[in-house]
Amino acid sequence: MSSFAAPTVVLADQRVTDILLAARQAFAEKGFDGASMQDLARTAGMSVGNFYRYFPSKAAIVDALIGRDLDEMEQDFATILTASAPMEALRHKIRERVVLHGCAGDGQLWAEITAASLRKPEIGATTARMEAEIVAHLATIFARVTGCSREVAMARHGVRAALIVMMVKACTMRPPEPAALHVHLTEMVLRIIDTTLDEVVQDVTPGKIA
Amino acid sequence: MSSFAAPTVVLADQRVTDILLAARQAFAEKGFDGASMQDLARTAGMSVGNFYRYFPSKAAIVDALIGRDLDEMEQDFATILTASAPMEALRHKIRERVVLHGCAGDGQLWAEITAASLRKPEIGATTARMEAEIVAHLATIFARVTGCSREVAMARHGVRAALIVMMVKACTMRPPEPAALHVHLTEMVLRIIDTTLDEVVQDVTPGKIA
DNA sequence: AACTGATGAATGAACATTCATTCTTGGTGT
DNA sequence: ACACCAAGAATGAATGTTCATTCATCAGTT
Repeated sequence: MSSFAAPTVVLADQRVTDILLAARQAFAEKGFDGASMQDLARTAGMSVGNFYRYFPSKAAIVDALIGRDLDEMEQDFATILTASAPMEALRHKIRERVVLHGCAGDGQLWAEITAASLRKPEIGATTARMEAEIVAHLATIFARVTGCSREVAMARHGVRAALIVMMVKACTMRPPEPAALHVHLTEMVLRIIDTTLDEVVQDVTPGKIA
Repeated sequence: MSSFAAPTVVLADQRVTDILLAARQAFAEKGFDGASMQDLARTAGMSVGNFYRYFPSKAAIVDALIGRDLDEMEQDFATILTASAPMEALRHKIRERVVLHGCAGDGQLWAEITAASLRKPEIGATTARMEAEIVAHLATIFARVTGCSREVAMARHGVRAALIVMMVKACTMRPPEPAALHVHLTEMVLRIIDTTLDEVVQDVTPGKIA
């Protein structure tokens, strides 16, 4: 049926991607409630009317935005899992995320999403599912490394996974700050995460941590 | 001049406190941009017109709200610093904050403030000052405990203070989650904080942990 | 009467959403 | 080559709503 994509569809998808990129920027600048549909349309470089052809409401944009982020993460984890040394790949990816700080208005957007999650149950459910999936992916990696089942890894190290997610998120949402403080704080966080991952690795034989 | 307060002023102050409490709730429910002045007035149980007699704009409410939080923290730190065992008092206060989770819509509010800080430079400046003050207070406690000057304590343990602030904030902003996960995650965070404070007590220089 | 605290309707701006209209494009008949 | 046309893409003015802010007015107290 749809095993191949018509050029139109491909183009439309690229368009949607562009629009989402613009929306990301607009949301980061003005917030979810602060950015009007006219703002979004203008940022995307099109008329209001045309904008509605792509997204029927603001909520739809937010959903799509989170969906894209989720897809990206899925892909990251897929790459990590197929690496020869998954744990090292994971450490590298985390370091990258924490150090690069999202670079663009990524922190802003996550702060918005976090706030919205606590406010709107629908968005909260979406982000909760997202976080659960990330934790599950981490558990899969942990299972691979420790050589036990995913369930056992989850039971034994799930909380560690949640902790890591929490800390990475906290780092991403940090405001711009003096470089010296930022570097040292980042170092400290990474050290804690590394230690936590070490605990996972050493847990290959249950109950005998060194 | 204003060395004593007229009854009117006292009453008005109580009124302001009540209004701020209501505003806190309204903001937590609908967000800074989502809550309208009419919402705020209705939540505070008064007419819109009268509401403007107390706060001339939304920004003024936000300022006052943050100001109150800051005052509360100042008081907390003052209590801690005058305790016989400041470090233990600090540990207790932190544990209280992390475990009780803010209870009311405190997490929501902080998520809103965090998002707003990254968006509006004015709010960002206020929260940055607030965080700097907290770190300074922690450094004062650290100085007391390690017996060195505040400057030295700041230089040696300032980053640790920032880390603790970051983690407490991250905990406060967590969404409602399964009790088991929450308990274990909280435990883990508290253990990290305790370890960090232990390092301070031992006066270890960061990055060179024996 | 004078002052203070409180009201809620009125105002103008901004917002989300709709829709009648115009522009573009690519195909078809001649 | 050209004229014609149908359909998707894009426009922006119009609609009804909500918002922040103001103000003429009212009730209670002194």
